[in-house]
Amino acid sequence: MDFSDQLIEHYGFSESDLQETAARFLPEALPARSMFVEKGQVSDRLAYIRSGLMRSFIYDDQANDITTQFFKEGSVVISMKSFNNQVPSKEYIIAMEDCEIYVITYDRMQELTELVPAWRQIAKSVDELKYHSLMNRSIQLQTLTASERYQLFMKKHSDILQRVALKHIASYLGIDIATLSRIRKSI
Amino acid sequence: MDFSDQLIEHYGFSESDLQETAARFLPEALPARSMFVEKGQVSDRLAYIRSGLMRSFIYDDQANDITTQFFKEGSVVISMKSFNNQVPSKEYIIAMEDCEIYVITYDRMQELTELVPAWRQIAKSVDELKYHSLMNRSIQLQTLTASERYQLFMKKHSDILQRVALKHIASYLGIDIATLSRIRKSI
DNA sequence: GGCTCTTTTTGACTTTTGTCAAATAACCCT
DNA sequence: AGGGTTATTTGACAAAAGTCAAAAAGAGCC
Repeated sequence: MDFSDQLIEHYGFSESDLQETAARFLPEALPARSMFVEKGQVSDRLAYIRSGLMRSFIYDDQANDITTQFFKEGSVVISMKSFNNQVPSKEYIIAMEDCEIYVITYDRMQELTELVPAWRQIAKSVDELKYHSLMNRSIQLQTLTASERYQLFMKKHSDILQRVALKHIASYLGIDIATLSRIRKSI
Repeated sequence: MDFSDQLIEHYGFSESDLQETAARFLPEALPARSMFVEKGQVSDRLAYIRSGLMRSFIYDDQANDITTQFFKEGSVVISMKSFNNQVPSKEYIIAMEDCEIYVITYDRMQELTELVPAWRQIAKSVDELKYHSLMNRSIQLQTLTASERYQLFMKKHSDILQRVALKHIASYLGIDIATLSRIRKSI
C-alpha cells in the first residue's frame, strides 16, 4: 500500500499493524463520472486516493451544482458526517477522472481501530485536518474578494486548476462563471 | 452542574461519573472584554457557557477585526485546533458580556476521558458539531448574497443579533458595516 | 473529419457591494 | 448630566459582481 511508509514513520506501525491495515483497505478502480457517495444514502466507505480526482457537491436552492471540495491523489475522501455517524449523506462525491483508490468500510474501520489502536489517532488527525482546511476556506470566503480567492486558489492548487472545468472552480469559489472568466482575462 | 441532566440522559452517566466530571469542571466568572483565548498561546482550557456571550476573532491582512464565531450560553467554547493538539492558537476568544462558565483544563480532560470513557465520545460529538456548523456557514458564505446571509442570521440567531454590535455581525457575515446598515434599512 | 453537446468567452447592462467622509446616535464613565 | 468614545447611518460615488443572451471554442463520438 502506498501510504505504508507514512504509517511506519509517523505512527510506528509494526509489520502486523501494516498487515491488518492492508487486509482492510481494498484497492478499487473508480471510473470517471461514477459516484463515490450519493446524497441521501449512508456512506459506509472511506477511501484513500492513489490517483485521480474527485469532488463533493450539493445542489443549492436554485438547483445549481455547487462544488464544496476537491480530493486529489494522496488525500482521504470521506463524507465526514455520514461516515462517522452512519447517517444519510447531505452531499454527493463523484470521480472527475478515473481513480485508483483504497477503500475501507465503516465496519472494517471499527475492527481496525480495535486491532491497531493508532488508527483511532489517525482517524482523529484526518478529521482535524479536514476541520482545519474548512476553517481556512471559510475565512477566505468571508474576507477575500472574488479575484483574491481565485488568485489564491491558483497559487495553492494550480494542479487542480489544470484538471477541472472552470465552472467547478467558479462554484467552489462562490463566483459566477462569467465573472470568473473576466477575472482570468484581467490577470 | 447545569449540564448533568444531559449527561445522564444521553450518555447514562452514573453518580460517580457525574462526580468525577463535576470535580474537574470548575466554575469561573469571566468579565466582559476579558480574553478567554489569546492568539499565539496554547489554549489549555475548554469551557461550557452557563451565561453570557463570547466571540472568536482574527485580524485579516489589513488588520481588520474579523469575527469567526459566536458562543452563547449552553455551548462549548474551544479553540479547537489549539486545545486538541496543544499548539498555539491562531484566534482570539473574548467575552462580550460577563460570563459564567465551567472550565476544564487539557490535563483534567485527559484524566476525565480515562476515568469516564463516555467523555471520549462526548468530545468527539462536540468536534463533529463544530465541524457541521462550520460546513453550513461555509456553504452560506459560498452561495448566498450579503442580504440573504443577513436575513438567515436574523432568523436563526435573533438572540445574538440583539446582544452584539452590528459591526461584529457584519464582519461575521463578510459584509461591510455600511452595506449591512443599508440592508437593514431595506428590510 | 463532421456533428453534437458542453464549456468558456464576450457584450451590454443591472444590481449589489464597497469606499470615504461626514453627520448622527448610542454608550460609557466619573 | 456632560464630555469623550465608539457605533451606526447616510450621501455621493466607484468598483465589483451578477444576469441574460449570443458567439466562439473545445471535447467526445461515430
